[in-house]
Amino acid sequence: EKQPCMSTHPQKPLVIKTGVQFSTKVRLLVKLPAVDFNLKVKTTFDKDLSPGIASRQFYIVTNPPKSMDTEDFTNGGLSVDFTLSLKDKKNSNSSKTHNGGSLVSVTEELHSLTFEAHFTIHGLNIDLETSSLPLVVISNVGQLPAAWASVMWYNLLNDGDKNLAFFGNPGRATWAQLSEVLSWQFSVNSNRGLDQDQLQMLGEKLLGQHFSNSDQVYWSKFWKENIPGKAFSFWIWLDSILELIRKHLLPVWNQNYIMGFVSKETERLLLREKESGTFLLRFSESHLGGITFTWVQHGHNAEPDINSVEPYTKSRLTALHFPDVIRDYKLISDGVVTENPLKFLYPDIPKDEAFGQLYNKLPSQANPYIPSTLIPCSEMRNAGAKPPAPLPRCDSPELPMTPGAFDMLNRTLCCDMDDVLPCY
Amino acid sequence: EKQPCMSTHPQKPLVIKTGVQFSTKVRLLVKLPAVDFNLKVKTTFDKDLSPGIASRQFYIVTNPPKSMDTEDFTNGGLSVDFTLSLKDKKNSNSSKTHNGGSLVSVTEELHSLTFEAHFTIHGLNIDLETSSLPLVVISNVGQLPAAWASVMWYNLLNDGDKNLAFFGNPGRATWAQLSEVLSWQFSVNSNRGLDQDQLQMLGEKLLGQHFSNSDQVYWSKFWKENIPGKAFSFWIWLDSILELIRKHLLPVWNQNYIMGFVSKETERLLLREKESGTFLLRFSESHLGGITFTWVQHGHNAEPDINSVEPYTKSRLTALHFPDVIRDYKLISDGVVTENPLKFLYPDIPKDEAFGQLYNKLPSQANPYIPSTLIPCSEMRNAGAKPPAPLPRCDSPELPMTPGAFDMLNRTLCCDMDDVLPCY
DNA sequence: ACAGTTTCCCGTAAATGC
DNA sequence: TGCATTTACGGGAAACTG
Repeated sequence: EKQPCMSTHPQKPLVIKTGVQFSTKVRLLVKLPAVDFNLKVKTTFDKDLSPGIASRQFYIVTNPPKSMDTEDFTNGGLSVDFTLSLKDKKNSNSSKTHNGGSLVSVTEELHSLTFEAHFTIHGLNIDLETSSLPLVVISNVGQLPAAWASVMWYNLLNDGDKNLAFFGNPGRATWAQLSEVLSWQFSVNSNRGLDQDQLQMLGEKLLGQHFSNSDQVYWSKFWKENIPGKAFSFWIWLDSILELIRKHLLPVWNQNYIMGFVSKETERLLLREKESGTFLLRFSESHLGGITFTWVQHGHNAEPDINSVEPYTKSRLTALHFPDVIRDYKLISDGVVTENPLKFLYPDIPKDEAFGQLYNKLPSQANPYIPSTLIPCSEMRNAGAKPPAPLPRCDSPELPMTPGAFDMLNRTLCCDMDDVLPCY
Repeated sequence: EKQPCMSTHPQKPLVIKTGVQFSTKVRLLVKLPAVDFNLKVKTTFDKDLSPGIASRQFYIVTNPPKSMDTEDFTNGGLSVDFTLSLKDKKNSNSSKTHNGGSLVSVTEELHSLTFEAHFTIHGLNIDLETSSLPLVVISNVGQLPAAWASVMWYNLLNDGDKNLAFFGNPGRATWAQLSEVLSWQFSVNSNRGLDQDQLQMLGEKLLGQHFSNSDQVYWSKFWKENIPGKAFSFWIWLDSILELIRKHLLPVWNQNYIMGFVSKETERLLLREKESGTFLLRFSESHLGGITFTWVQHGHNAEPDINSVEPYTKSRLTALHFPDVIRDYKLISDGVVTENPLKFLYPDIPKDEAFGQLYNKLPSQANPYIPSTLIPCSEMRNAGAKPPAPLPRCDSPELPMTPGAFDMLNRTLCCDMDDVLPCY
């Protein structure tokens, strides 16, 4: 049975893709006298949207034409389930050019879904109306990260009144607020949020070396502007990492084996004092959705060699299980293959002890073929001291905002009708 | 501009996937007096289909509601272009159980598209009607190979009258006929058909060791029944190879570097007399869409070592360019990596001479990362004489059936209306 | 229960619109 | 012309349905 969820994408509610079904539930919170009248609930998209706010218009397709008066007493209350999808009204008379010449992109355009019910009881005409939190409508999954950024940002900065024109003036968030949301995003996608060291690195990325919790982050810096020297914005980068974790690194991340967010400077300071072969895993800052490992090798020089491998992205991780990459990685110099330079996961966990359970069994079938593996290899060309804090544990990251607006993301959309219905 | 093509899939015409657009063109072959009357052409799906032949019913969706009387004089004649798609009529009253309890699968169900035109000229009422070759309707690309098998088989064995019930009794094809179609399929998907040695191996696979050109192949053997000991039928196997060539091996195949279809026995006879390091490429008979290389190594024993690598399938070839696999392949024994055992492409072409131009440049960017490659590796466990006919050239394989029914596959659907329209 | 068939929908590529 | 947005549809998987 389908989980009611105000979204076409489970991980990112309140984002709706046209042509993709989503389901939602309206619940009447007061107990009504046990009358089996038919409560008809009508859904309207962008019911009272003031003109000029949205450049696009949509209509609702009730895909399986499930009657709108299906009643469901399962939870004790009276509720209606809807499975809907949206389709865009082509060439609507709308004011495409009105909204400031696309200073606001479609993923910043907020919409809403309204539920209405009318009935008569004891000769009294009752009109109920409620509507969803602001929604973002997209036409392709490629817009999902941007849309989700909007949903997060809106809910971070809005508590009470609905303000569909919010992104005309999207305000700022303090780092204290934003960092909680970021950590929460990791908890939602995995079983592990972000620890203080990881958040520190992210904060420096957004706000510079020295920042405080009360420093403010602009929406443009969070989502719109590219990171200096890069072709993507902060959130697009971070979201690509969330996706990489979700699809390819879940066990490794959940085990806390990925330091992940650590600057190259800190990385060097951490590794240089460690034994040769000590390595750590971090996400690439230059490639979208990439993970790399960096290891230290002490030679004859005073300064140890510290090298990082070209980041692994989803295309390679689709062909190769990441723990196996760590197990099998080899170096070639002058045509000679040396052994795996990765020995200890930082700070000092023997590689196989950490990753042993995560390796894939080698499929050594007894077939007429010689099994073949892809071995990740690098051809070698040639070749600071914050206390090496052991990876802080972060077993149960606090979920910020738990009872607040974001809570509804995992719950059913539940519309309080109390304030509309006179209680009796 | 869209290429008119009676299919939703360019390589496989006459197969239509529901919900996917296809285009078609009807052309009036006689010259009409230069009158600009509106020739309205109506399309009907399965117009006069006798009941019980098809278990499913479809209707036509004229997706961009392009008027049906668009006239086009570009080719000198009068023609109409259609862009249509099909949708299935849900729960039609049809006789789902009538057709022999699914002895006939949906990909064996033949349909047709009918074009009608009515007009009056010189007080004469003229009715024109023509229809397409039999069509197969599918709902998912996964059904495409099966559907295409039906289209090929139908057109191989039917010339004149339309027989939509054909697969109630699908007849047999001689090997002479079938082998031409198979070779032609390779020509269509690449620039190279099959040579006699390759066809010989395929014939043995279908008909056993000793067969002649006049031996007959049953439809069930060609498509329905699994190859003994395998989980797929002959055509499904061959089609998976066509797809592998099209997506991952096109230049290699076109250069005639893939022997491809050769039995393991013949392979051994060919290689055992060759220098150590001689290898050949052939398609896997046990895995769908797999290619392997087999090489010979002469040791101290009288009998040389002949080994094949575990086949490469699309999942690996997506991550790794196949010529690079040949360039980089390594063996490991006892932890020591030996050099590439592949030296000469059979019969005696030095590997780099054959594949040199096909290698990918290694992306040695000057970035802070150490570039990493995936190296295909095998861990070694331990370790006949048909004249080694050099690979016969097959530069311009004959396209069988060129002017026949199959020709229309690449052309526009062109309906002769001559026999309906009285000439004057 | 299960196999054949269809639906669903992500993700890439191409088309379209502005 | 280039960028933003939408459409198209292959492909894997889930859902459906007899």
